[in-house]
Amino acid sequence: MTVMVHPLGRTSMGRQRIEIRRIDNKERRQVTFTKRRGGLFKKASELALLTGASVAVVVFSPAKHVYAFGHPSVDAVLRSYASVPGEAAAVAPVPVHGGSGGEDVDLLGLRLAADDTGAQVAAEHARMRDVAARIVQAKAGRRFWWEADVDALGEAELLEFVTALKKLRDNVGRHANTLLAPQPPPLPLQQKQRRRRHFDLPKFQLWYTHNSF
Amino acid sequence: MTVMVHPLGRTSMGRQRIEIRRIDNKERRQVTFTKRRGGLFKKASELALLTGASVAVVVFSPAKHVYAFGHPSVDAVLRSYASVPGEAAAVAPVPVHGGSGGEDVDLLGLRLAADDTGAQVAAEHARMRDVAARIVQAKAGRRFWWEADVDALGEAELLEFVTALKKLRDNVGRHANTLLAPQPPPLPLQQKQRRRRHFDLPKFQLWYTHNSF
DNA sequence: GCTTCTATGTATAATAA
DNA sequence: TTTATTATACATAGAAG
Repeated sequence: MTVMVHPLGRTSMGRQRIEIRRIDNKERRQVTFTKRRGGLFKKASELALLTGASVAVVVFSPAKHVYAFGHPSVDAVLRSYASVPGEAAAVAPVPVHGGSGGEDVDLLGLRLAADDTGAQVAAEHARMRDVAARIVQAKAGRRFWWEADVDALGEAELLEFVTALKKLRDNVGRHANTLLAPQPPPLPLQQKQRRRRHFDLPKFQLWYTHNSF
Repeated sequence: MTVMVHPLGRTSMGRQRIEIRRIDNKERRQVTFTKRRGGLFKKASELALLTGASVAVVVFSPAKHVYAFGHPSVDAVLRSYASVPGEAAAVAPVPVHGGSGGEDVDLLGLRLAADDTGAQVAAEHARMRDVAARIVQAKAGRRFWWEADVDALGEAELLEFVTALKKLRDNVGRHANTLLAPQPPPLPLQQKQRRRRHFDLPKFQLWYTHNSF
């Protein structure tokens, strides 16, 4: 293992030049990821602010955590992107984990808190779970969910799926705060608010989100 | 207009500190956009290479051109993102311009070259144009196309739309090279290949794309 | 997994092409 | 719209919490 030697009378060798290739050391890789992710989001933010451009950045960490930044919002930019000729676009493949039988419900890949609401919601969940199961079954190995629809779903099921998606979206909108289970690590957003590297979030409706799954 | 004054004997004042807010001057804004977009993509590339993270960056220029970068690919990352709990995901809203009546066909926002193929394709285009018209009509003012489906489309039309989407996607896959009308400006991809700031495209399957629409 | 501290590598503002 | 130059602002490697 290489050890840095300080020039006489110095406490640090300062930034060293590195090759742009995978960092072998796991700890170093993680630290670099954190630092550079922050830098990337800051750059994205500045680009949007300075030039009025729309920007979306999505990053999956080595540990598979998701970090995203967008202006005016991640979804707005990605929706626009999806409509660009030639860009097949990102459509939810909806991976469903094996049922755990715990308190929470996994529907279409969305983790719903069990402490949700009333009987109506519970019923809706059950119905959606059924639809989801069929959808997932139908789209095994396919890239776009509409392939599953056409190939394996009847018209009725298709309609049901679309309805489910809509309800799901509404649900997410209503309960966004409680549903987005921000487990470990602590929300970066909160950290940003009390630190130097903020992205002028409130003023320009920039977004910086984080989720683990 | 402010003018920079060189220190005696100097040819440049070097980089000046600027405030991170919209640049008023149009030319300066454009120049800054170009430079910082390159910088952003480079940072994204380095992050992916150094840490093994998956990264997707989508940028719309002030002139509404699309620039995207992704590792291992933009779509792969966005698909993953779409499946993250809480992320409503990006689904094509499919904006359709006013029909021009020219040689080319606008279907679901995709510009299809008229020199396409045989009668079968032409028929398909006609069918899809019909479907597209109804879809567009149905989704006016809505954010997600499935809202249109549920609210204004019958089951038959819904199925038709899904089928149309599938055919459309296949079409794009087959004729990608001829369909993606790369009008002005010249494809940056080609420029990158003969310039300094490349992103090690071949070796690691990084992608850098550009489209106007 | 994030942060702090140095010292130094890099991105980029201004300008002109 | 993109690039070249120059001098400077900023990002970040390394080491250690």
